[in-house]
Amino acid sequence: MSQIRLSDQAYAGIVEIIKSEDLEVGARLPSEAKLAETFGVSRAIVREALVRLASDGITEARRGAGSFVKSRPSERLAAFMPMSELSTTLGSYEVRFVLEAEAARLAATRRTAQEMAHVEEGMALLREALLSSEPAHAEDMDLHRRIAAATGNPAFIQAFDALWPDVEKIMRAGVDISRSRPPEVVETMLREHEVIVAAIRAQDPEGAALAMRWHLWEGRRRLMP
Amino acid sequence: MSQIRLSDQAYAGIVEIIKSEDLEVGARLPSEAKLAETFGVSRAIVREALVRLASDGITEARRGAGSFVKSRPSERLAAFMPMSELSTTLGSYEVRFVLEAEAARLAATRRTAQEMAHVEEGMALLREALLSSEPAHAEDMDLHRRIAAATGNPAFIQAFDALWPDVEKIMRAGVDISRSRPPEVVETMLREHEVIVAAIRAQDPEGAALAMRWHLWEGRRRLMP
DNA sequence: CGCAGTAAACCTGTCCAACAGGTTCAACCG
DNA sequence: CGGTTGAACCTGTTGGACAGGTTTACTGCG
Repeated sequence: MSQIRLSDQAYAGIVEIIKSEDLEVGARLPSEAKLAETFGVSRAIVREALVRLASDGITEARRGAGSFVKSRPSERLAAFMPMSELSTTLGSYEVRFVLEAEAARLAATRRTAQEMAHVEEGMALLREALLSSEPAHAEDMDLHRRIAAATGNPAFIQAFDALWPDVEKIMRAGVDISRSRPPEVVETMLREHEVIVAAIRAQDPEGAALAMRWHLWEGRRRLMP
Repeated sequence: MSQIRLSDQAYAGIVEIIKSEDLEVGARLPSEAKLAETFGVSRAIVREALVRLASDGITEARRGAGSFVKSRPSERLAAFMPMSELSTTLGSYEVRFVLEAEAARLAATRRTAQEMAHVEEGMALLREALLSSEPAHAEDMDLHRRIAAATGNPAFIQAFDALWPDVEKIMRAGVDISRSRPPEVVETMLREHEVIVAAIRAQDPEGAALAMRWHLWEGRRRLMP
């Protein structure tokens, strides 16, 4: 389903370099040619990754000089950072907190049988993806989107879709896709989603809203240890 | 300062094509080669733009098939809307209820002086427009948007912008422009907004959230008695 | 005439070699 | 010692090339 492009790996690889080599803000990255050689890909691929990194506000390229760290992925996640400097990506969690919690509540209140089946299907897909140790971002989003759809209110899907690209960015930046997740993390993520789905199935509005809030809170905590 | 790269122009150009040619979600974009020829740049530049477009959730590339519109930038769903028009538009109020109430709360909590001035300015513009007996939808939206901006969290503005086209539609549909509003309605709308702004000024989070909820509740009641 | 199968045309993903023009830094000259 | 210059290095961009997936249209068979 989600085909992995080399530039995705390069993106993750560069983020990994910034983190592992502990490059400070303003530090210079290896040149495009060196990165290409390191990852065993062409310079064009590295460039596509760098363009996205720059568009995500993580790096900055200066012609003739090189690419530089603009803000470290982990630091943008810091809770104490003033909101004015907070990236759109992290801020999106703040919106999801109220938006998706309300969606879960409404979904539990007035879901139809068909919508419930749709949610269950999304849960099954996520379970499968998580257990296969693949990066399950797409399936994760899909389940959340199905829950938003179960409110029967298209406006929720619209607001959700407007937010998701940013959520995805932070996921890509924060998660090392090269390393497989430990089993207990997979199980935790599964259980969190299952509790939400169960509450919607049982038509328990407060339970669904609480479970969703808890899941988002834990998710954000996972991204900034 | 910020040097303009060709890929930035290509990015803007592709967005322009989606808007001007009115490409629906799922529609296919011209091929990379054609886009390159159109913009007078190389295919690599177009690719860098497309990679960013995809990362922003606007397009989606399928190998061998082409690139497709995934969601239309900003004015999603603005022009053409499915049948369930009324329910969609009214449904947006449900989202605004949680979204804007939270925005008002956060704005009251952590607004800067500059953001507050921005909000006051929006209030002044709305007051002027309302007293001149013109339909003040644009000014109304503008004030709400400034409040969302005062959270310091760009994600709120994004979610807000995704919703607004629907809200505007129902406003236009529900209000009879030919008849001028009675003075007491104008005064009520002014007072509701002023209470919200005052609470944000006083840095009273709960008051701001409550006032916003009340305003939205009344607004919906005004539209469908 | 209808349909299945296949081949051609087209498309994205990736690589390579090359050049233009900006930046850095150290050696050299006054 | 200070300033200038030049070489080395870097990003920005190009054109061509090939692999492999998708779409389309045509061909030949039933």
